[in-house]
Amino acid sequence: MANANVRVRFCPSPTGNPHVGLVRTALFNWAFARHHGGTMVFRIEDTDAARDSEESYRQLLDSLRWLGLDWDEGPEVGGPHAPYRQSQRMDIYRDVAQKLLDGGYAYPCYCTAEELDARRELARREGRPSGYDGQCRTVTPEQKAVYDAEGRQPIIRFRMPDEPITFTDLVRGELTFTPDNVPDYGIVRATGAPLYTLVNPVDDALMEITHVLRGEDLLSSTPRQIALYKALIELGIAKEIPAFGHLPYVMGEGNKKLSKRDPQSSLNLYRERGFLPEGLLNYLSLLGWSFSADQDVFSVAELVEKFDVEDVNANPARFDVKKAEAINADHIRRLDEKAFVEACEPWLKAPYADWAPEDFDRAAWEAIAPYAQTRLTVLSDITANVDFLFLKEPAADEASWTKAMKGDPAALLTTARARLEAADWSSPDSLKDAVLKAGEEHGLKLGKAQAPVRVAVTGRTVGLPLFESLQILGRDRTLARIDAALSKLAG
RNA sequence: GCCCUCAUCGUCUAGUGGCCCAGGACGCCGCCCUUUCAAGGCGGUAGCACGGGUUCGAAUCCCGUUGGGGGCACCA
Repeated sequence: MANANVRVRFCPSPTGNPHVGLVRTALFNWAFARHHGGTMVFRIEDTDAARDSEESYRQLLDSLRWLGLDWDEGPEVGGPHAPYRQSQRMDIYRDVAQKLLDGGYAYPCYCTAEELDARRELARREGRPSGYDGQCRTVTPEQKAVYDAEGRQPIIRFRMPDEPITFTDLVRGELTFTPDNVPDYGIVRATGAPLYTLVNPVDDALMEITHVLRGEDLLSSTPRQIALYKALIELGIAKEIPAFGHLPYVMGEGNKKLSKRDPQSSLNLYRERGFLPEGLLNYLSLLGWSFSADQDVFSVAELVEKFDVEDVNANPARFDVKKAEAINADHIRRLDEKAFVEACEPWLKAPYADWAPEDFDRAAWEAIAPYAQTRLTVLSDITANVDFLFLKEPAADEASWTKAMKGDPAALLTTARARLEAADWSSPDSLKDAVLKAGEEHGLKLGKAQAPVRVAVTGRTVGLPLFESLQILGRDRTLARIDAALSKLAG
């Protein structure tokens, strides 16, 4: 059932490099919005000046754009609730905090970090919940005078209602939290700077978010947000409480939540290796969701058509690089010829080994590309497949050389060279025939006979179909490389 | 310690009481095709964590156990 009123948001804080878990969250929000014809809001939660960076902010935008996860409201596109960077919305939070204070929904808390720690420790030892104990809920004027005289700067703490909070999570069903376990919590620092706990629900309310889809780490803070939301509604700031859906974790090696420190979590890594956005997105969507019972390769358009949060399952999923690669390889094969040619070009034009970008030969590349397409897992694999066309000398792979140059390779190569020289270079069949006949003369089947030729010309024992490769390389260069191999064998 | 949450092949999953002595995919193994390597085709390997219920019947519902993950901040 489409619901065009859907408004979701993706609201990362700009710290560190974007990682795949973050992308999965963005993807599910985006797919949900697009599926319903709703609105995708992109908001930057940069309220922690100590950790946020402009570099990280830039990367976030760049990454989403590369992936094709576009937003309807947010940085650089604007929207009715601008600005979309929280660092530019401080006045709003200050104002809301004051209203919360005035309405009795929040109170100044004078407890120091040391006092809090001591009481938390005591509660824990006595087997009680270790959250804030509510001491500053009532502070007499006399006490306040004492605190002020001591120079204490209070934080602002939200007062949780003394009743259980129940909500229906979109992926987990009905959940209830008892008041004992949801303590009053800080919303503004002693410095006056607002905390995530305030800023996130306030912006969701102001931006009229209808569905909050986020990581499961935020599950236990949901009752606090709902309580705050209720206060915001009473103050006329919020309209209604959004629906919540908590997405399962993306785990790394050893069953640990994938962290930004984990090298295999880095989005940039996959991008640099040559994952296609569609391939990565396809794989990521499979973490906690499935397209159908018997198909797991699909386009982004198909994903959008089919995706809904209610089908997301609740158990954490391991990120499996092998499967991600397999899905990506499928997407590479699905590219039409032109798209494949273009997708690979960045890797071919970049400096690689000892070949400079100007060696790139577009005609040769277009001719060879079709033979390479079924052989790539990631786009960066392309260089090793076609570098023989663009390097002055074929790659020197010693292992390949020793493996292929068995028996009497010089004799075989000499015969093959003569036959190739006389062959008709307008068709690969004629070249194949030349090597086949050369092999026969030396009692070798084609499989054995082609190996020395392949290594002489491409440098490697494994590669694209040989005779097509030779044809594209050209007669003169092919013969020159065989000559070079012959003199290496002689020397 | 307290609270929350999760539990199907090694991994990702399908499965919402009989269609399941559990289906697909990745991986792995074998075969076919074949100029190498891929791709493709065919076949194989491997799983409902455990214990109690409920029911004519349970992977599916309930309880417990065990195990995994998370939260309990003046981080987000």
